[in-house]
Amino acid sequence: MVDTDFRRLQNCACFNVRKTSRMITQLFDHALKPSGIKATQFTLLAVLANEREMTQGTMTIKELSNSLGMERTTLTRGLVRLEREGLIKKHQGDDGRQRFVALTPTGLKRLTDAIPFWEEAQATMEKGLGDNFSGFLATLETAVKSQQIRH
Amino acid sequence: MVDTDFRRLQNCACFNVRKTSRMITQLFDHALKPSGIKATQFTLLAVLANEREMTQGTMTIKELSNSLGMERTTLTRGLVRLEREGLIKKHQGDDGRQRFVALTPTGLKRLTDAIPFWEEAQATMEKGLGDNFSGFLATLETAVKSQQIRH
DNA sequence: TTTACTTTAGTGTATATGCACTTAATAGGA
DNA sequence: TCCTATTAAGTGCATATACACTAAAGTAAA
Repeated sequence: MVDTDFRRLQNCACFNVRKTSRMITQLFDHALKPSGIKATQFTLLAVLANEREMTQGTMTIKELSNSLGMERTTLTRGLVRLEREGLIKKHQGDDGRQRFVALTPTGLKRLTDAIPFWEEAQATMEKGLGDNFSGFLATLETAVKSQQIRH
Repeated sequence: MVDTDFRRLQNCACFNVRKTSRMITQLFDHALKPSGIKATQFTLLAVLANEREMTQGTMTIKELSNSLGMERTTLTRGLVRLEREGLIKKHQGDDGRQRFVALTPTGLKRLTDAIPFWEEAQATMEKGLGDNFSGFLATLETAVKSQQIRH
């Protein structure tokens, strides 16, 4: 039998994107350190702030998880931590199953205070990728669309 | 005071790469399900197989973690799980601090058996990205190089 | 109206990840 | 030689992630 060529496994899409994800996350976590929140928490707060004017804080957990491309139960755990710190608040809606998630004033302030640190890390990426930055985002989006797990 | 525009936060490099990473990982984990290993474990085994001919299984944990772009202690935890399943083995080298990591025959077999399932997921990505696939990998590499956390 | 289906959220468990700290072994200099 | 770096690996702790399962609430059909 012929030896398997393991070298081509280095082109694994999963390996490469995970590696990139780890390194970029470290960059952002490091930059956000003084703000007291981590990159993923920054993202959650940002989405909530973004949707605040639109929906007056009536996004359900399911909607939020779709909007983040994040497994619902993953989001649930993250929200527990944010609520424990008083950064968000969950309310029960008309439909007793749903939970509306909204930023608290504390959460909004925490996010706003963190933005300059985020800008710093984001600028590092933009500088590093140069003209390719928007292409980078576009490629990621194509990659996401090219498979789409349905639940 | 002026309202902050939170919309631009959607361009966050970290958010987008993490989202992509989550979704691609789900694709690969799902495809690899029948093989009994997860995508990250597949990656570890693949790197070890790849280096096997080169170094006869004398890669240290530190070298391995550099080669994977993975925090050393993260790798340690992963290796514990693989060793528990008998897929890899750690040996002490001349330098008593070092641990050489090598695939066991069981580990090699598990990897080899998993490759067809990996091919399937990889093909999905290649089909989805089309001609952009190599560009995708190149972009990820540029992104990684554009910051490089030093330890 | 009662029963069965569907939908929304939470829990149990396991892997993945990394920082801060510890332990053990080596190297280097006084 | 002995004392001090330094270096390699492991641990404690916390967050991130997701699958399988459960619980509760709403919907629809008999």
